[in-house]
Amino acid sequence: MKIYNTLTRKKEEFVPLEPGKVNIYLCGPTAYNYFHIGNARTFLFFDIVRNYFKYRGFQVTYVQNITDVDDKLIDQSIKEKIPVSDIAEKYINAFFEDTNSLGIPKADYYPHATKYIEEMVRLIKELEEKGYAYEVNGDVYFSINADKKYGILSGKKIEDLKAGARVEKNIQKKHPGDFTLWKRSKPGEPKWQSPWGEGRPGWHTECVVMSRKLLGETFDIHGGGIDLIFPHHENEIAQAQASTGSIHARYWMHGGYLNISGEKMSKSLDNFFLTRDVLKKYDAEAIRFFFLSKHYRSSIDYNEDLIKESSQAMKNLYSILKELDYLKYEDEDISYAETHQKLKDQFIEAMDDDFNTAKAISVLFEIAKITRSSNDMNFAHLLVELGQVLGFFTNLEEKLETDLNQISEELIQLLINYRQLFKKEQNWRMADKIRNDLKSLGIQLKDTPAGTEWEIVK
RNA sequence: GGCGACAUCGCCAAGUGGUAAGGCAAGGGUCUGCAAAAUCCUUAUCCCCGGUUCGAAUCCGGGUGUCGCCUCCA
Repeated sequence: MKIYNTLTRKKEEFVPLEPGKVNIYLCGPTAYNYFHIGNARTFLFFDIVRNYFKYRGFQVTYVQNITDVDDKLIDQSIKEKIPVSDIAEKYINAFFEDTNSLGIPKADYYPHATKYIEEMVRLIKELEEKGYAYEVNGDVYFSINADKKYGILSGKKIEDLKAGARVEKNIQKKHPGDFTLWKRSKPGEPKWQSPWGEGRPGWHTECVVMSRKLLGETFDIHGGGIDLIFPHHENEIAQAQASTGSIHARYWMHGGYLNISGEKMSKSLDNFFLTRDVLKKYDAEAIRFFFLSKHYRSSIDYNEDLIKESSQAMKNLYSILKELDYLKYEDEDISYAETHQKLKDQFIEAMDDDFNTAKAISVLFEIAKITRSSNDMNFAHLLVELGQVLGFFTNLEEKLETDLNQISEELIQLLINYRQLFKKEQNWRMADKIRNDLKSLGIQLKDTPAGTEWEIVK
């Protein structure tokens, strides 16, 4: 199994720290707003990573953190005029609603930053003692010049950072690239006690502390969006490795952007779409298909026409299962012959190659084509088995049955409407025939002052 | 100013040295009272120029275009 590692900038054979086990840490949401569809892409992709490892027989521990204290939450609390803790609660709940709507199963752990303040203070203190951090007026900074390996992930040189166009001016810092570990709190802001006075932690420390606690000092995979490479993950590695001297995460995976009209989605351009709004218009599975049809490291242009096309593609897959009455056969004994196994291997080969979901999907369609021409339930089963690895077909019963139920209701209503027309024309023979025929199917019509109602009388 | 990514059929997209997957759309045939569905068939030499090689979409150099990072960001 090969994974592209941002740290080395190449695909590497994945070797877990412990055979048969894989520990994954994904950077989750900052709970200050509903998350946008670009976030959804990342969350959805890492769900597939977790899923695929499980499919390949690994025992997976999957952690996704939640940042519930930070400048943005404070800003939002002022905007909405409710306490920071209420902002966090509101958007954490929204996060779970939206990931659930996207069909993403729960992670094993969702550590909250505010639950780990003590550990963070301890780490910052340690860094200060080791000479990696310094305090100025109640703020504590990490000194990037003290860290010989700084820049290891993003490939940046400390000298180049100086020349950067957007380097913030902060006369307190020894180097403009030094980043905040502890921030003194202003009146009214959330605060905790520390050796440097009342304040709150900086952004990157939480991930060090929480991953260490839940996954160990060194763990297998750390994931996030490409925009987190610098500064977040760079700074995270810096303090983790300065503290322990050992490797923090062994494989760093970063998902590409979701763009709008070729440009990055961002709040300043006001060109972002909230996941919950997109979900109102399009099926979660269509959105999933749309994302997975391109490799995770490439950027994707948000395009609703393409989501509609994806929806059509999914419908075509479902139509095969419907025609074969898949649910009736689900419990049948399934045996894969050589041709089945060969396609399964193709799928695995694609996924083994740095999660090539686009290619994996093409295997799905190949299986679909053969399923249709052969009516072989083993192929149908294979289609479902592999599709489920990508998070498709997870609600088969609902998907295949509700549609039918809904259509049945519509059909009954249609007949009622025709009977109404016949009644108007005083064509009692046809009107009664419809009523009697429906009754023989177990559907009793009842003409009430409010219109015709029906019930199942079987 | 420094660093980096990408450019493949109408649209989306896989392919990283051996002769262009797949999806959506489109056109044609079969089927059909008509239609739908199904099914079969059809559609690219890979941004441009030069080089390496028996052989390049794939490697190298140059050009053009698009985008990203350089401390808010999944």
